[in-house]
Amino acid sequence: MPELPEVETMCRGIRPVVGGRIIGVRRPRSRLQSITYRPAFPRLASRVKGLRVEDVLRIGKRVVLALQEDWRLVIEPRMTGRVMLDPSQTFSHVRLELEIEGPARRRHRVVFRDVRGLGVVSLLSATDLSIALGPSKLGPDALEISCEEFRRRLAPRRSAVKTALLDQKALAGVGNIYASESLHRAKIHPAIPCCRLKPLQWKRLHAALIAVLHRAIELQGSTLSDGAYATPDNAAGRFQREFLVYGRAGERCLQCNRGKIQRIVQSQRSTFFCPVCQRLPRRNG
DNA sequence: CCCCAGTCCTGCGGGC
DNA sequence: TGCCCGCAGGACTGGG
Repeated sequence: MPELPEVETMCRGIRPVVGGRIIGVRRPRSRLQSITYRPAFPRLASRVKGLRVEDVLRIGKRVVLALQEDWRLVIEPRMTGRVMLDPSQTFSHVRLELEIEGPARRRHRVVFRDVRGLGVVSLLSATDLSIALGPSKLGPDALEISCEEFRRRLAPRRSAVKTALLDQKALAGVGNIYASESLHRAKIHPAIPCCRLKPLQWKRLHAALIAVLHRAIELQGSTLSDGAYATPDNAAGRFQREFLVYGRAGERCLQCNRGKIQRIVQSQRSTFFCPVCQRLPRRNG
């Protein structure tokens, strides 16, 4: 669920630790089965201890701490993970805590919380990271990709355009919410095969996707009813207020005021769209 | 290579 | 009131 805008917001939230040094690594006691750590937690913890945090980066939907000596600590929130700084309250399901000492002895605590435990924390060398998340594994960032590249990567495919948008190898950062929302804004039916879309539609989709992502970052992401995601201030994100289709099945379309929002399942995931705004063209029409 | 179904995991809400 | 089941969908794996 954390997609590009939510992960970007998390990264910005923990940026104050840049320049600090990791002085403690903990995995709070939990009766729950833990998440995946690579390497296993004790080794990961002893390796990062003492290292300085040189940068905080977002790679697709992952938070990356660039550490001294070319180490990269990669946190994948997947469905319900959240990376946050100095939580004022205590949270359940905390999977990792980094104690970081900054300049002037200022201390910070970076916490990775993950209710469902689908998240992964891995420690890699910069070289291994560039292989693990290299061009053959991960496409260009959705905020950076040009319209030409976007079309070149997606247009030859036979799969439904909604499904293709979720393929991180084609394009990094888009998940279920922003795929539905951007298709609606571009007035493209989610089930149309990529190879049937016209150049003008690719242009509209590219523009809609980038506009939606920028707006969602501006509003610090989307908080759903599960409340798993929150902003660095522990408030709800605000982009869900601007959802036009996601989670609105059965409601009247806010765009055309005529269509009734439909929910369909594509590749085992919910897709929402307006059948009036997003028409399915007739075959051989 | 492309595409899809199955898998992991927990909390929540609907049905009975 | 309480139990059970299905659903939510990130990324990965394996098979056609």
